[in-house]
Amino acid sequence: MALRSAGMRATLPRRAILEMIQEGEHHWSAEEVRQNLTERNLPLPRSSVNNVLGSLASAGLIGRVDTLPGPARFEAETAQHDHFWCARCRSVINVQRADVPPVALPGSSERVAITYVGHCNGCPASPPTA
Amino acid sequence: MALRSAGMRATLPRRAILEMIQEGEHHWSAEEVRQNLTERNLPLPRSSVNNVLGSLASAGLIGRVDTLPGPARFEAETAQHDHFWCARCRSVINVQRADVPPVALPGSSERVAITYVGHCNGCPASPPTA
DNA sequence: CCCTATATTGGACAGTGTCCATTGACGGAG
DNA sequence: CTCCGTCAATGGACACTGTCCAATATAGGG
Repeated sequence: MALRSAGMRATLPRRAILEMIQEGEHHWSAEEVRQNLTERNLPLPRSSVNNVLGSLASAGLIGRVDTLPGPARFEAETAQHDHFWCARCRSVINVQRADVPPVALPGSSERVAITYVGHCNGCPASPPTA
Repeated sequence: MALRSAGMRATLPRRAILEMIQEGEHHWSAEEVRQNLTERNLPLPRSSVNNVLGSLASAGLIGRVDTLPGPARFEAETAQHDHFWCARCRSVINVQRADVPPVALPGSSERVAITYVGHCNGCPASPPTA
């Protein structure tokens, strides 16, 4: 079990949330996770969801994305990659990591996040006019 | 006057906030702007500050940064550039735009934001232990 | 100097995240 | 299998950010 290997107790909230996130490629907000759990008959308080998501992310079992507009999102992919954010439907899609040439930085960089903002192919080109 | 050139009424809140932001290279959160204005004897409600900041950013008179952890920040620089974010002191520093090779995207990209996360030179290397 | 379109105001509200004391349960020891 | 210490979940309160709205004020053209 991944949780135990990471030195964490395999509690029900942790197992359920980890499994849910690892099920696909969706980028979950905490609230989405909570709503989905509720539909699966496992209602949890917001504090528990946030707590678990933070623990899983800190342990490296899931990825956290906090370089987008809006609330933090959590995903299955933990390897280095970048994100496309649709300004229309607010969905997040993983994209291949671009090779960034080094630039002068005012400190030590621990990670680099590239965010592409635009409109995804599923969304019309212009904002909703109606 | 920049405001009039942009087709906007030159109201006191707008002039004061625009001047304050253009004074330096700081990346202001809305709350920082409000507090600073209060110290200058121009207290404004939060809604007004947010309103003005949004208008100035939409008009292209200031830059908005919403690809960082935490609240949106506003800056004088409107040309294309990137940001270094210190995870310790949460300060934001502009860095030169890196040349990003094109990658396959799931939609049309309107802008690209690169965020370097680390510790700035002014901060000790490790998090505060005391 | 008026008048009107536009902006500000201030209050309420929703969403997100954090903190804390209390309760509960995981899982090792026996 | 049972017990129990330790760690995690709980749920309530709270702070912060951002948005919305009706009412008021003002910029600036005529």
